Amino acid sequence: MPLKRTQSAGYMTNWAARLFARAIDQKLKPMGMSSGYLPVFFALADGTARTQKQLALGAGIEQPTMAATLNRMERDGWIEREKDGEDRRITHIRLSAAARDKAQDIQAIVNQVNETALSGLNSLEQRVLLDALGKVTMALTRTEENQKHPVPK
Amino acid sequence: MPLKRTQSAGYMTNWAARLFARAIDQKLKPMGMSSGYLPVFFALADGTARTQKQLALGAGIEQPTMAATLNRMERDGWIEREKDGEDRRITHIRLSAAARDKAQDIQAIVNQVNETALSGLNSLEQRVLLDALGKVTMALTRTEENQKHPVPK
DNA sequence: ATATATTACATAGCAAGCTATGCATCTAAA
DNA sequence: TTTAGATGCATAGCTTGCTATGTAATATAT
Repeated sequence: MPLKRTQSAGYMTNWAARLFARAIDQKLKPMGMSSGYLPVFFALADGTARTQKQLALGAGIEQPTMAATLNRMERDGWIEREKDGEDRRITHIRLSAAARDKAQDIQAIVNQVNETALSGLNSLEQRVLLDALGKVTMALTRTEENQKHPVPK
Repeated sequence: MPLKRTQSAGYMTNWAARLFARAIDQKLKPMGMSSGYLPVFFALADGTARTQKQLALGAGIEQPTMAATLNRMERDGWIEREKDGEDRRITHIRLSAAARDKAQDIQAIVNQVNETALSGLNSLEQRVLLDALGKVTMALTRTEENQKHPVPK
């Protein structure tokens, strides 16, 4: 018998993710930021440079998606790219000075949306939610790896 | 101080949602289905027709997104559209016979991915996760409504 | 009865995700 | 040392989401 959609973890996760993105994008838009930039922004926020590959891996997205995101971030003045002197395949990516200046504001907006989203949950429920999402991503990541390398080396 | 990304509900929800979509799309693709079609498919699975507006509302997506999804579903033979005789603005949408025939298979695939995703959680954690996601969507939907109608009528 | 609203859907244009594939460049093997 | 493989990034083309806006049809108000 069919699952009611609010009882499907996949559907509810997708729905919540879209609402998160809508809420965050709405608040970040006035400053030229957007939800897709956030993983890159936070990965670079400590001032160090990363390669495109490292950023994609850290954000859990595919390399071509990261390439497109970095193009938009460069266009919007959030990042700078610099070719490696040794290995000319590699490009180092770092936040622009202007971007570093806005770190506080961005963090505040993100925190505020997260707090709003979690406002109906007590602290136990919040912990279980984060823990459960961690376990879900682990389970799905594992099956994904099995698809890609059917016979692990 | 900055949140570690695995401690951010927004980031984890987005990540889990992408993994869900990847897993489901991979299994549905061989039969010409995809994750974006599922809310429409299940809404129409009982055989009754719905309007585009009803489908968008039920799926929690915007009307132009639903219009595009329905175009692809029609192209792929999953749905049929029929103009209303009384009100010529309205189009009724129903599943094709071929689509109804595949309902069992699709439901099985969706169930399997959900089970895999939740395999690391005990039944209490599963209940709390679904309940928490429901509360998160409620909280974010409420703030969204406030944005759109600042002064409720 | 006609002007005004509202409603249902369509279209345009963009973001952010994906897979598949191509192209240099570097590394390792013959 | 040349060839073959691996690596890092780019490009093409698609899906699924969004906002903003347009258009035709119906409903409402004067």
